[in-house]
Amino acid sequence: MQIQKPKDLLFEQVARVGKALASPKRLELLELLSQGENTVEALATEAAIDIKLASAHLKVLREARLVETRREGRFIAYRLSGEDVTSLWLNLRSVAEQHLVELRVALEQIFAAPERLSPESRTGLLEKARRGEVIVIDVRPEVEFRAGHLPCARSLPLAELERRLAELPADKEIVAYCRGPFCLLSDEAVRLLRERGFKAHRMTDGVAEWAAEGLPIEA
Amino acid sequence: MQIQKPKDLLFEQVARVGKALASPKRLELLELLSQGENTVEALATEAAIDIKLASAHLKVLREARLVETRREGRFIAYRLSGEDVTSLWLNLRSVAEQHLVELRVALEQIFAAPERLSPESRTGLLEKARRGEVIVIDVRPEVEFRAGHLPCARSLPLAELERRLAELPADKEIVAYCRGPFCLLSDEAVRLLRERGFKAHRMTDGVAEWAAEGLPIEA
DNA sequence: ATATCATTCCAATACTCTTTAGATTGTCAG
DNA sequence: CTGACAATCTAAAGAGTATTGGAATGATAT
Repeated sequence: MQIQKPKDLLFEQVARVGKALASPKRLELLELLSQGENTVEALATEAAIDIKLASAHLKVLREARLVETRREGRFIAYRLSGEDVTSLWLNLRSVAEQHLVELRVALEQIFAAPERLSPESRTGLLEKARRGEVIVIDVRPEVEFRAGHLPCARSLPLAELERRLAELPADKEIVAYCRGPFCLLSDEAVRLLRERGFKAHRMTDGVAEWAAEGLPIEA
Repeated sequence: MQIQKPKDLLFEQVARVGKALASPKRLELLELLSQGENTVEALATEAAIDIKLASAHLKVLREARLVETRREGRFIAYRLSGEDVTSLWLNLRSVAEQHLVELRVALEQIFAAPERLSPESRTGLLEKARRGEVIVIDVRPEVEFRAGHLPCARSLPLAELERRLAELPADKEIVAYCRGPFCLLSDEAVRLLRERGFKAHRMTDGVAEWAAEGLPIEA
């Protein structure tokens, strides 16, 4: 290999993106952003970190061109800079799940039954929901619901769930979903619902996973 | 978000994989490994780094479970630990190419014409090669050719090209390929062939890119 | 203008990763 | 068993990253 410098340059550039994926906090921000555009403050609150720190991490993501910004009045909204970034995140996560035994163990500890859907049961669920046989609830904050949600799903954020229980039928099966397998909102929701005597289940898929299977999303 | 610790744990685990992708040297090793199994010494030589350093980087990759090892006599052979790792690498690289202007500029500086093939021209090339209208040569080291190569391609490593020029027809079109868009072997080969009066072109796709399009590979 | 609020910039600390050198392990050949 | 060789381990210096607090920017409302 005669020419040396340009080759190193190429890998260095790709490593810029790799470096952006090297911090747990940034990955959490990426997952939140895969739910839709959001402001720094909201992201920092959701990820439970300081705003300054969130800003610093977002800067790294922006310098790797994984996210873009837009000024919205006094706020600055961050969003993923393309579909391919979402699929990179899903791809990275799935490799980690496949290959890191520790991660699989951790996931199983958290979710007794890893109710991940097969392609058939996904469309099956869609059918049942359409016929009203099951109720699909989206327990994420309403902003994220509005940015895109599963067909036939109704928004019922975890924070409001307790005082809006009356909206749910006690006899039908309820399926709760949130941001995806790494998000614990739907897990909390199912626990609460079962305590109150509802027939509730978790679906680990989120909007991004759903869309990645080529299934429709409503906005 | 009530439960805090388990969630952090999940992202931390994924970040282990992200961290493995954060160094240019490791990415270069990943690209080399996507051409097939190889020993530490060979990898170190190809990447032009010290064996100790290569070993250290490979250790990081192994701890992230991106690569696996196998003892082969006195040697230890490393390989990617799955198809999904190859596709993660391609995915990461493609996001970098799409979003980093610097990378696109660097690529264009290196290759006057970025002769990347459309799906049609890929199968078209295959047809032409089958009919003998073009000669497809694989200029990687022969080990990598043996691990898997394009149909109708013949092995003609760059190192041997100069003294085996007689094997090539002067009148037909010659298409050279190597490890992929980041590899400069085929670029060198085309330069050499043109100097000697051959009608040579580079194809930037490598075996991994070819396979990712669902096209056949011979082993 | 002035005050306010969201966000970013700057600087300093603690921490982690990269790289090199030297010692060590494990395998094969004689 | 001994020597040769591939690869790894350990330790230490240098380089880079994460996190925090205080100052600065830029848009908006009074």
